[in-house]
Amino acid sequence: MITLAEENYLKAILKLSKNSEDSVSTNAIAEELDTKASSVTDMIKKLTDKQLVDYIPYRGVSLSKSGLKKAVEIVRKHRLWEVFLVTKLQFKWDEVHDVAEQLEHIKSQKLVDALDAYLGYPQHDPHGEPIPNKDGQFPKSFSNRLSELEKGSSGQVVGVSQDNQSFLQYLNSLNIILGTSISVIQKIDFDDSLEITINNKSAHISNDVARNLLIKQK
Amino acid sequence: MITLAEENYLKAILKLSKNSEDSVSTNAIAEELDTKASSVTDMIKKLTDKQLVDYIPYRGVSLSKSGLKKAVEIVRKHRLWEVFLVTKLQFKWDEVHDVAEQLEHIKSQKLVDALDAYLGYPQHDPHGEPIPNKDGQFPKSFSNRLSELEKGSSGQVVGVSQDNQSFLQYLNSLNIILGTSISVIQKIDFDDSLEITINNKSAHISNDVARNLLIKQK
DNA sequence: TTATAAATTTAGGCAAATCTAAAAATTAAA
DNA sequence: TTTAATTTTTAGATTTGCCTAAATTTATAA
Repeated sequence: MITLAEENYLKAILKLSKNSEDSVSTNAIAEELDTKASSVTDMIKKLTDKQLVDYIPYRGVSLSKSGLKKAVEIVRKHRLWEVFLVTKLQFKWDEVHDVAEQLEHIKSQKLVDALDAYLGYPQHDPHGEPIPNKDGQFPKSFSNRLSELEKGSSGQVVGVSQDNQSFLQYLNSLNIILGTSISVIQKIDFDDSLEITINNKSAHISNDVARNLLIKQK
Repeated sequence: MITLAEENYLKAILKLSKNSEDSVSTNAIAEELDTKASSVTDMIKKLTDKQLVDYIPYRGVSLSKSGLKKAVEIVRKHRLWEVFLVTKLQFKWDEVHDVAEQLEHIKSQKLVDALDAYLGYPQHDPHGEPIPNKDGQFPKSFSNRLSELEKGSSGQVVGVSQDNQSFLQYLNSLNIILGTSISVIQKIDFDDSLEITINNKSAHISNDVARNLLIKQK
């Protein structure tokens, strides 16, 4: 049986190792989970015993095949529950994180599958993040970062690549929600900020923000 | 913060103290939670420190006002999730228990309220058990035990007062589900068993079974 | 290349929740 | 009412997941 703490470590390692293969440092995990490096070392040993990670002391950890599978399952559950909360229970997309963080640990294959079907097999969560399917496969991405769009091009917001409260609340204050139409009017070389229109109203946003907005071009 | 283990103890004490006020023995709790009496004593001390129970050594334990509130909240969540699983995700009523047992510990007032609304403020769970409302009030009961019905009377199944797997599966094998019409044909004095009709087909059931079937009379 | 800084691990402890075995209190029975 | 049986509590351990402080290893820089 895999414990709640173990699940959170697996999830953190997955998040930190974008390229799936490469290894993650003890310190990075400690920071991600807001804990101490020594605690991370302890836990990594347990995960190593359970063959959920590969670990070389002083060199970092990476997910094993079974560890990756576990971690992806947790991400799948997290994102499906987020869809449920937003589409069925009318949560705002910046209110779902803490609850989904709890719901992702519910153990029942039947529940996950039934929920997936009930929601209509969604491919993306309310933040635009891809939802892996039953076999752990991620759907192909179809979006670009707003920061990478050319001057003059436009599209619709389909997601964000960062989901902290303050960012999402800032977006709300800009009236940016999923589906909002955005056009790039001007790109400012000096600081890489952007003049854009949001549903035809003009605005000015920093590169920091633009980099985290996922746009599907028309 | 109240822990998962503490929540399970509160729930067990509530279940064992039907008359809400009267105190429950250490041994009874140990049996209910499948643990040892010494562990129960330990935990009861913690709950006493948190003022969730009233406790006199060697004399038993009862829920305090705040403990009762907490316990009822957990029951409310458990039963609402059961309704969700059956009405939205098509679970059978004998498949919901283990999952609801996990879901009842999710902490979010907003989630419970939204779920309640989404389900249409149900008054009873799929086993016919009453669901306390937001204020902890239980709806009035409207059912009788089948074992208490007169010869010749009839009604519909609205619940069970026991929800273990084998009992529910036995009911399924008798084609008894929620809403099934049952009439009492004959009461056998010798062993208190009953001759009944189930949707107009005759059958013979023991008093053990009849006592745990809740019927709403026509 | 060697000294210093940074990252990581080890050692020793702590709190929560459990256990077994022994002691104490209560209840039941002769 | 005194003894025996039962229930409950206490004492002492164990496991999990975390901590601090010290030791060790690796990386960096003069």
